[in-house]
Amino acid sequence: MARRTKEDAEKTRETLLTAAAEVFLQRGVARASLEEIARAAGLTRGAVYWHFQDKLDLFWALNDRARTPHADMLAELVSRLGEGSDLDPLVELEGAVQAAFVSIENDDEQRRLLTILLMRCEYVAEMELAFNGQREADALLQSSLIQIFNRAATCGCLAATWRAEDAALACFLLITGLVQAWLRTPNKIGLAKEGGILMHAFIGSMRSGAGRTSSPAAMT
Amino acid sequence: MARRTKEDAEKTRETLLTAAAEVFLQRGVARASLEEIARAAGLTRGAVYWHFQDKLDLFWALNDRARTPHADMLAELVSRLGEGSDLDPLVELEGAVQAAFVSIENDDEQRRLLTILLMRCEYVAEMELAFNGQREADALLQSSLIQIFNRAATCGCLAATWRAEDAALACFLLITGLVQAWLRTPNKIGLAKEGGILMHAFIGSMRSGAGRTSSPAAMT
DNA sequence: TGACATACAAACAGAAATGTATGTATTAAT
DNA sequence: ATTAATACATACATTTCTGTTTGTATGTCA
Repeated sequence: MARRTKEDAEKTRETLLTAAAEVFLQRGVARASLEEIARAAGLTRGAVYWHFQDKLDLFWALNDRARTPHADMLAELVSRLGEGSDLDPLVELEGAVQAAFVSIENDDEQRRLLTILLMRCEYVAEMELAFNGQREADALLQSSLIQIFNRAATCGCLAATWRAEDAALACFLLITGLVQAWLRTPNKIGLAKEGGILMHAFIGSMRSGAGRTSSPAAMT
Repeated sequence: MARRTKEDAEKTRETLLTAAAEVFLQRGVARASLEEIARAAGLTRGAVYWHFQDKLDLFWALNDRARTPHADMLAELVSRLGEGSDLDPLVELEGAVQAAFVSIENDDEQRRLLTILLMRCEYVAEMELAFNGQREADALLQSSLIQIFNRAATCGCLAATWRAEDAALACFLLITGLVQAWLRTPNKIGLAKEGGILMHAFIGSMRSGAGRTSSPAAMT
């Protein structure tokens, strides 16, 4: 068999990408061979080299697809809080994080990609570019959080104990830490459930008039 | 040159291990070749194969050396709180974490090893054993934290907002997250300094009578 | 209806790493 | 002073992956 129509070619490209993700996940990026990827896609290395320059090119294509919804949601939240709104920043933050958790938890492809980037990758040489990309994304997320907490501070919502920067960093670490823990233990931790409860407790404890509890979900 | 005395041989074994750590760090575990490691140690592959079975054996030897001081310190803290002591669990916890931070920050070898385990490794196949080892260590750390926060809860130190398990998980995520952030950005984040401040704010906000600040260090 | 470009498959050559086998200079013991 | 084991270095054979080249059947366009 040989030349297919353009749409067919695009399909095989997609097939190769998903196959690559699966092989990367199971074998790690470094030891994954193009032969394995091609066979996992039901093709040969010829197809791989037609659509991609080499393994790195494949990796970049996958890397570009990995998007954590945190960033977008929080950036949007920042702009929503920007106008002279009477929204409670901390309430909105908790909602946005919860929504992001749900979004991540329901996207199997994202989960695979995040797992690859976190635990199936060695960040050296050319890979460092991907690493820097992650750091930039993290920095963006943090700056969004800082803005939100600054807003909360001026609102008087944020307890005096917390500087906005520290609150943002703590919040960032909890969010990313929860995602990591969820990635590592497939079934042990539910991101939206346990993660949501934890974020609720945390954000609640940062509130200026701390001490009250408005339980967000039924807990045993 | 050939056979050395026993102590000499042990020395070359150490040389090989530190060389391996350096090569793993710079090239990643997967693409590091035994030839590179041997040359970095000023030796040949013969020496490597004499002292170690293969690259994995080398990796295990290094993996065994990677010890996060969190675990020991917190376990010791648990036993210290165990007796009918009038120690404030949260104060002691903060001190232990701070001490662990200082300890990690001053140990260059630990930093290299942790970096390798976190960012220069692909956890597949045989490597999954190392991964499981890390998870077990994490579980131990968490159980220590849970005990500490349970103690704090019975003392009345812990705010009612927090369940002990959630507080422990949040604390765990902050600690490990800070270490990770410190590993990723060599100079940006000081573990003992910025990390200490953050942990202080966090633990302070979990205290039952929240709102007061007893600054632990001079901040600008 | 050719003719050319496309979308692959198959074959080939080269590099690199691995494991093993062998060589060898010491050292320690007898 | 031999001898045998030790602590490596060196040489070899094999595998594996990679990049490229060549082949080829099929769309597509004039």
